[in-house]
Amino acid sequence: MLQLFNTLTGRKEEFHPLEPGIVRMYVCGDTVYDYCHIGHARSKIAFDIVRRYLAFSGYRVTFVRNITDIDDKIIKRAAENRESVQTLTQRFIDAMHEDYDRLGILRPDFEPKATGHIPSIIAMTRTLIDKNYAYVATNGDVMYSVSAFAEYGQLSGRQLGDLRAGARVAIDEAKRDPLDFVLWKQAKPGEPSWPSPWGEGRPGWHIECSAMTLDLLGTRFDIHGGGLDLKFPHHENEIAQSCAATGDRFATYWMHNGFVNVDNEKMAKSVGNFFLIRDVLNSGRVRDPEVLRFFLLSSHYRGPINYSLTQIEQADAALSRLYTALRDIEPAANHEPGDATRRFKAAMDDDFNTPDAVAALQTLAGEINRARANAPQVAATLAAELRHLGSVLGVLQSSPDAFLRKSASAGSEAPGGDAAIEQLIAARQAARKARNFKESDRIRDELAAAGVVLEDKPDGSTTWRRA
RNA sequence: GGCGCCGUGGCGGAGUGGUUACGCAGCGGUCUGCAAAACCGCGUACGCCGGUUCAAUUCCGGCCGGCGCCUCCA
Repeated sequence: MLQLFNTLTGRKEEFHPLEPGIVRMYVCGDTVYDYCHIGHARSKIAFDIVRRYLAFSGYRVTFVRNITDIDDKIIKRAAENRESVQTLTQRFIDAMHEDYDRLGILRPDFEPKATGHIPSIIAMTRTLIDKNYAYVATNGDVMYSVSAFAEYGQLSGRQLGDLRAGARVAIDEAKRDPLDFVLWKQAKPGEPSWPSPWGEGRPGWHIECSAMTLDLLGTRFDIHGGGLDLKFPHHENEIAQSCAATGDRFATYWMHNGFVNVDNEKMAKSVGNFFLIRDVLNSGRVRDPEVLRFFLLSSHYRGPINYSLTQIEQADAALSRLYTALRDIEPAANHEPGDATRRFKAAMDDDFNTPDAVAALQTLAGEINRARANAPQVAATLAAELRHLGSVLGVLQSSPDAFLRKSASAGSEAPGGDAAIEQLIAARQAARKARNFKESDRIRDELAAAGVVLEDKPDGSTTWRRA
C-alpha cells in the first residue's frame, strides 16, 4: 500500500485516488524566460518518478504539467532582448524539452500554457468576483480577498495575522489587505494583453494553475506537486482560488520536493549560484544524463540535496557498478518478482524512498555478480529484474557497453576514437599471446593514459571502458 | 518577529527503541602473467546535555550549529 507525505496534513497517508485505479495529477512547471537549472531538474524528476511508480503500480495516470508563458519576468526579458514574448518563450520551451528529454523525464500527457487558457482564467476571475472572493481594486487590477476565504493558510500553516505582521509583505495602496493578490492585471502600454470585462490585461501568476487544472482535471483531482518554494504563496493561493470558485476540495494530496543546494545554500536564479542542466550535461564530467538523474535520486525527494562535482562522481561510480553487473548478460525475457522487487516496492511505497530503492538495486547487482559464473540463467533473470526496476527510476536504459564507454573526464579522449582503441587492444592481444608482457603492459598504460581501462576476461578476450 | 526543516562513520545517504542499510573512498584476501572488474572479509556512526525506559542514534525537553519559507523562485 502506497503511503505518501501529504503537505496539506503534514503526515504520511495511505494513497487512495478519487477513482479506483486512476490517478490524476498536476505539477507546476516552469516560467520560460531562461534555461532550466538543476533545481528545476530535481522537481521534474521527482514527479516523473511519482508518475512512473504509480504506472508501475498499475494505476492509469493522467499527468499535467503547465508552462507559464506570460509574466513580468518574461515581458522584461523579451524587452531587454528586443524580441517578442512569443519568440522568447518558444525558444525556452524548446530548450526545456530538449533538457528534460535528455534526462529521461517523460513528457506530460497535457502541457498547457497559461496563454492557452485565458477564457477560463477570465471566467474563474468573474466567478470569484460574483462570489465576493475578489474585487476590482482602485488601480483597475482584480484582487483576491484573502480574508474572504476562511481556510486561507491551511497548506502553509500560517495565520493571516502572522503574515500581516511579516516585515516583507509589500505595501500596495490599491489592495484592501496587504496579503491580497492579483488575479487580473491591467496591461501597461506595449505589454501583451487580452480583452476582459476589466479592460485589456493579463492574468496574475496564481490563477493560471487553478484555471488549467479545472480545464484538464476538473474540480477535484488526486495529487498536486511542485517545489517547496511554491507552497506559499503560490499553492496556498491556488487553493483559495479553486476552492472558492468551484466549492470543491481541489487536490487531495499535496507533494513538495526539497531544494538543490550549492555549498549548503539554495540554488536559485536570484542567488546566482545555479548550474544549468545543459551546461552540466555538456561539461564533459558527466558520462551520461542518467548520472545526473541518478544523483538526484540518491537522496529523498523531500530533503535537500547538495550539488557538487564530488557528488556527481560518486553517482557515476554507483551507477557504473549497476551497469557493470549487466554487462555481458542477455537479460531473460521474463522474470518473477524477487526479493529485490519486494524491497524496491516497499521502499517506493514508503513515500517514494528512492535511496532505499536504489539500495535494493545495488544488492541485486551483487547477486547478479555472484550468480553470473555458476548460474547464468539465474543471472539473466536477475538482470531482467534489475533493468525492469531501473526503468521505474528512469535509469539503466542504455546498453552497458555504450554507457561504460562514454567518458566522464573531459579532455582525456583517446585520439582516433573507438576504432583506434580496438586496434591497440588487438595489438596487445597478440603481444599477450606471445607472452610479451612488457609490450602488452605498455599498450595498456598508453590506453590508461587516454582514460581507457582494459579488463581481461577468463576466456582470453579483452573488454574496455572509460574511467 | 512568525512558521517549518535538518545535524548518522573519510564522503554521500536510508533506517530503526535492543539484531547487516546501500554506494563511493580505505585496508586485507581470492582470482589474474600483472592489472582491471568481480567476489570474500575488515574498519571509524548516529551534534551536545538532561529525561523516560530493562534498553535510545531511534521517544520527550533544553542547548549549540546549519538551512528554508514569510517577495519572484522547482
